[in-house]
Amino acid sequence: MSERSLVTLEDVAQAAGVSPATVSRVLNNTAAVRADMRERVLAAATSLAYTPNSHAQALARATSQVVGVICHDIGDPYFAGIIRGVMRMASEHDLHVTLGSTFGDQEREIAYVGMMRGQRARAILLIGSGFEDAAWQEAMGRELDRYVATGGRVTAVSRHRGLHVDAVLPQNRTGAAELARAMVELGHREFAVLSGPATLTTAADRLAGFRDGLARAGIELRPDQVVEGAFNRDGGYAAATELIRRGLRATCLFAATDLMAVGVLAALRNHGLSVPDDVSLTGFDDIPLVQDLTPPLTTVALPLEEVGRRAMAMALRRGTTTRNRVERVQGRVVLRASTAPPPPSGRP
Amino acid sequence: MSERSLVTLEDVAQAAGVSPATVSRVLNNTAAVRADMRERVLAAATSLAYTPNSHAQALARATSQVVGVICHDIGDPYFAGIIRGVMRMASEHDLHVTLGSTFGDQEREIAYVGMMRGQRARAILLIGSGFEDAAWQEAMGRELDRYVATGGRVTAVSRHRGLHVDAVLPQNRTGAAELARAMVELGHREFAVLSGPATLTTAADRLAGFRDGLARAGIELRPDQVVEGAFNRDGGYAAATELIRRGLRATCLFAATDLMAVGVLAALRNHGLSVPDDVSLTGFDDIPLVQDLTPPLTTVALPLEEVGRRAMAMALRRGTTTRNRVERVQGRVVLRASTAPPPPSGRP
DNA sequence: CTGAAAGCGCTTACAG
DNA sequence: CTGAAAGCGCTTACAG
Repeated sequence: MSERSLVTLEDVAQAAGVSPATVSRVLNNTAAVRADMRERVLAAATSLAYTPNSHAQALARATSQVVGVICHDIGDPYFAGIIRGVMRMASEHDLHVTLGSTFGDQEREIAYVGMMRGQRARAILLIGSGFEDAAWQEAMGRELDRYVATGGRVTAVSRHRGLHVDAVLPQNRTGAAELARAMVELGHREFAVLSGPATLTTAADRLAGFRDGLARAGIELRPDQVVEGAFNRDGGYAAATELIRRGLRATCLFAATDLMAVGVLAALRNHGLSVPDDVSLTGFDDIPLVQDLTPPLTTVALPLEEVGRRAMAMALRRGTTTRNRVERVQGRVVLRASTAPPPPSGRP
Repeated sequence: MSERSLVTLEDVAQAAGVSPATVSRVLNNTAAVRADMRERVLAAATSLAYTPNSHAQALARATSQVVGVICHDIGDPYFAGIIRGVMRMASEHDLHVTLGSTFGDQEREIAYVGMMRGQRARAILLIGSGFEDAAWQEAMGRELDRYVATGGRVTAVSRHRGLHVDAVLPQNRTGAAELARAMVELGHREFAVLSGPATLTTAADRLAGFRDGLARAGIELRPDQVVEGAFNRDGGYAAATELIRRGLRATCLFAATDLMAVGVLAALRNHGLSVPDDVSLTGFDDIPLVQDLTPPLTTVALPLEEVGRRAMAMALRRGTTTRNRVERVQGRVVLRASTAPPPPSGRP
């Protein structure tokens, strides 16, 4: 069988004895067609197993079914969870999702937008926080503006400073503040934070929120009790190790993401520290499985799938004004066994 | 700014004062072009921020950059891990990955293939086991044959009975057999299996392999000590609960996937059983985080990212013969603290 | 080395 | 209701 044996609209038309225009109308239900022709077209299309060439359709219609989804790392349960929601929504709307995973490379993120512009994606979803980097914001902003100028829609999940796009915003700051308050209510007074890269807005927001919450109780976070690490398990492990090296002067630790918290837990254990007996530990996100850790992790639960669904829904719904739309998604503090009142000694 | 203000090849040609053909040649490096024209074209393309319409290219070239990737559930760390590898490879080769997540719906899997055929995807990756279902195999086989007949390449990860496609095959059967042997060596004689849906080849293979391994030691698996559950955490929980209800006559449990094992662990704990003191527990896959459970999980480690990379590589490399190619990927038994010699009593 | 022209597979005014 | 024709934005023989 030859490689170019694709069945075309033309083939269906010939088989059915009608014009290509008629086939198109029947298949797209775009105009009334006499019943018998309709039948013949449908029969021919079925028997030839005809599938329209979506590229030809995109070209002729000047609009495609493609939606671009860009995330930092598809292997991270946080992104996988959100994209799960995106996929649910996409399949309900018969959209073609093109996936981009940047692996933290800012350049690649911009390149993906260009690629999706080339695909004439009807919408682009930016999943995951932006970078606090002026040059990147400049370049990314230009690239997105070009895309938007040609009718594209962009929805971001998490805050992207410097980019004027619609957004679904997990309330990182208030979530972290509430978590801090809950920990203060448990009796803690000395805290340390295992934070993410300062260049990520999500990391910055969570740290700021945690500070807010403590401040309201008159508690300050000492600079040497904040350690940065990569937004993953090993980043948490490394940051916790560094914190211990500096001298752990806290009864409660806040890891900026659950994934980091898992690494922190391992590091604490390897240093002979028990959670929560020696020190309490909290995370953020509530990814699957952290409820199955020992002890189960106290965290701020974000409805990840819901976030994905809403981002996709927002991108599909054209705005009525030119103002950027924003939907806030609250996190919910979930207290589990990884946190407890501080030990009587006050310090491990 | 009007919506149809996309910059076209034609615009670049006019700006540069050359023909569209020349622009195409310069941009694609597809023929020598006089240096000065070349410069002008490049300058014009840059200043207009021109990005070729990939649909028009796909149409004119009769081949696209699209690769379709279909998995059962993008939210499952097993698939997310494999797809992570796929994305790495894809970005190195400038491919556009279209993602499909079936959520276990067989129909939808077939529909995705059709959609990707419509996109003229140059390859389709089927990630995740096939179904032991004659009707599905029939329909899926037809759909894939149509795709292959038009020059498409299909690579499956895991066994797909009834489909003649290239495949990367995690050695589920031998991996499970080796795991069984390792457990026998630890001293276990009484086993139970929390298996996945019998309709999934992966579940069937792992169960069969575990039986193989036991058989070699002259040990049989009693039918009532095999319980099926969904391939996820809650499936493991439910299956373990059922097993306990039936009477746990085993000192070692094998959950068909790590995700199930997490649920099993929770169920055991809720029934006051300790791992590994009362009963040993093993999984399969070695997804991230199971090494951080308490106790860390003994499992059969599969190099997930590597599997994804190889599947993509195989799809890109045209076969020299018409015979289907197969690459086997060995799992490696990783002993962790969730397994130990059986308790002296022999039974919990 | 360069351009005019045909063609990729659709859709959609435009006539009838 | 139906068809012939133009057009979507590229690429690529074909001439020159």
